Amino acid sequence: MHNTTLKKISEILGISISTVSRALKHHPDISLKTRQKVIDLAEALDYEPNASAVQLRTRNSKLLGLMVPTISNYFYETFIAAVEEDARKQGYSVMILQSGNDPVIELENLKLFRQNRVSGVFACLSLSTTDMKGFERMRELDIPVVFFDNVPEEDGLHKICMADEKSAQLAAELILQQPYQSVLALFGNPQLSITKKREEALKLAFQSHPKIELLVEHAGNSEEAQNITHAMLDKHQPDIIFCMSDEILIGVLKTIQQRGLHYPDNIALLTISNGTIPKLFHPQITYIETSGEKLGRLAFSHMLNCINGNSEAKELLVDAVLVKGGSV
Amino acid sequence: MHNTTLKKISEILGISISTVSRALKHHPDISLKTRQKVIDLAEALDYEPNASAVQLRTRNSKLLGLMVPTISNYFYETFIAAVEEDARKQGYSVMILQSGNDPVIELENLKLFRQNRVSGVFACLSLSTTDMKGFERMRELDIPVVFFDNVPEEDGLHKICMADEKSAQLAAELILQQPYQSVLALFGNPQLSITKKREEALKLAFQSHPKIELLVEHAGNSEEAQNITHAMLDKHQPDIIFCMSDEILIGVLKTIQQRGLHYPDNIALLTISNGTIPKLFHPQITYIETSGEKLGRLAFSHMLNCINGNSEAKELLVDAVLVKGGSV
DNA sequence: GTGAAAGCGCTAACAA
DNA sequence: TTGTTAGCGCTTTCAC
Repeated sequence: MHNTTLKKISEILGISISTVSRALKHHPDISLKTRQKVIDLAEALDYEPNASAVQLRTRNSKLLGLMVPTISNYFYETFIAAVEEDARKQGYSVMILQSGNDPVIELENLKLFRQNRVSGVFACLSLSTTDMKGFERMRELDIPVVFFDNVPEEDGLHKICMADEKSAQLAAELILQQPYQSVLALFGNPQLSITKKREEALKLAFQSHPKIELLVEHAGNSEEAQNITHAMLDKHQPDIIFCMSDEILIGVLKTIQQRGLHYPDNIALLTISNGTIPKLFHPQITYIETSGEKLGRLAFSHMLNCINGNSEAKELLVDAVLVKGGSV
Repeated sequence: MHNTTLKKISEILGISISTVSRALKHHPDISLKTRQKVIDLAEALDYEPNASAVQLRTRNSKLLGLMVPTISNYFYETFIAAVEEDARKQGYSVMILQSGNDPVIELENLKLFRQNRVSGVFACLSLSTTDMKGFERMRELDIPVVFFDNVPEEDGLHKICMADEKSAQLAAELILQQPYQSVLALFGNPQLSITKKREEALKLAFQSHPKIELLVEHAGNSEEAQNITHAMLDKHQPDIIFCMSDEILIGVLKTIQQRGLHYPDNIALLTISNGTIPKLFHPQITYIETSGEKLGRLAFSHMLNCINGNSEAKELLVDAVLVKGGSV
């Protein structure tokens, strides 16, 4: 049991609780002598302030909420790692919750954040979120919410995204520079905001090149991507496959390997990715970077601004960068 | 601001705070009428109990600490995901902190756990931890600590590990079944408890087969593994490479691909892994499974026992399973 | 079946 | 420079 409290220290030293409290915070009012006595004794008794008591009294929790569909994901894990690291440096802790893409759990998690009186929330919407009540309640309570990755469509919210349109444009440019005649573009779940943005931008870029065949498909996970790729390769001869994400890429790679195909000779490959998977292969797969880490750092610094009231709601973008490999 | 409190509800209803408190917990003393009135009003006013106040009063935090070197890791992310999921189902939240393999941060993190009065801690030691004071303090405070992955050597602690010895034995068995004459075994940082256990067990298994050449090397990360593999392949002709972990495997795979080698024809491959990386390749790489998820679930259920005082300190093992691929 | 009161550990306004 | 006091929101014992 934690049994060293301000009261105990004050009793031993024969001074008041408030003096002890002040001394421990290096309040200038307190004489050096007293201060030192208090600090020494606190040290000796392993005093450790009760965070709940402090938070109850000050209404300032130094706790941030972070919700993702799942922690176990190439992208989210780097996002979380970055946020946690920056938060720690600023004296914040992070309460990380998974929604499992279940709107009911999402709602419960938001409630948990509220009950813990978090100072702010980072949230990636679950796939099937339609009811935004949980988030609206956050707004009522003046708890800033910074959305990332899969974000709501409404304006007037804090959103941190990668430059989805630009990344798709970059991909299109790279493809159009080459003499490819047929392009297979594989996207993720069409409900996701990132899917919509990337898909629209890619299609737009190809509109002025009607001679090039653009085959667009959607896959909810790696396995689906794998199957769809097989099916498409049975019917078509795309020169290049564009993957919207690592998850898609994984499925595509399996199919390619299963069929004994080699990139870039038999077919070219281009993806949007965190970088982990593309670098596992040789030649390295060319990708447009989505850095969970950069996104996380930006999200955290924006959160800090929100908490300090210095930020109107806006969408911030992490720039898209092409990382050349040997697959195009 | 959260402004609905028990007090407010009690004032509106003209009853006492304690009655409100009881009604909200479905205390049998309270009449159905009163109870319903209270519950309805609480609902209408979006009452959400202040977790800090509850914890301050009850000294029961429903909060668990979890510390890893980094969240962004194939193994830890699955461990964390499993713990978080099970914890949520039992009404616990998890405070996840990264040590970055820095003993100083590790100590600070433990302090943070204490200040937040967590009910228990899951900890994977940082690489260079020598000072166990932070953990001893946990013991003094009766806060159970469940170690996992990289665990201390001392007895009398709660440890959740995979069956490291057995996994190395399984690997050795599989290798010895084949006509391999030379084996390159790559291990991680020799300070890690898992490295020591796996290495010793593997060496032991080969002692009775002195004719087989066993080359043992250590690499601190993927890049080192990549370089070492190059160097070893320059000098030797191993028939098979055994990798202690995904991190090592990644480096080895790069070298193999760079050299245009193919498994299992030119060289065989065997690894201990979570499964993610081995399944990315075709043929799939044969591996002995370390399931972060299984470890996490076991760790959590053991933690629950510890919290309820039903558990003496012991080391629990997750069994090693061979997952056959096409690389041996 | 309900209320009064004490107190968890801390901070901060006000007094001295 | 230090102490007194009130109170954050909640639970729980004891009394009625």
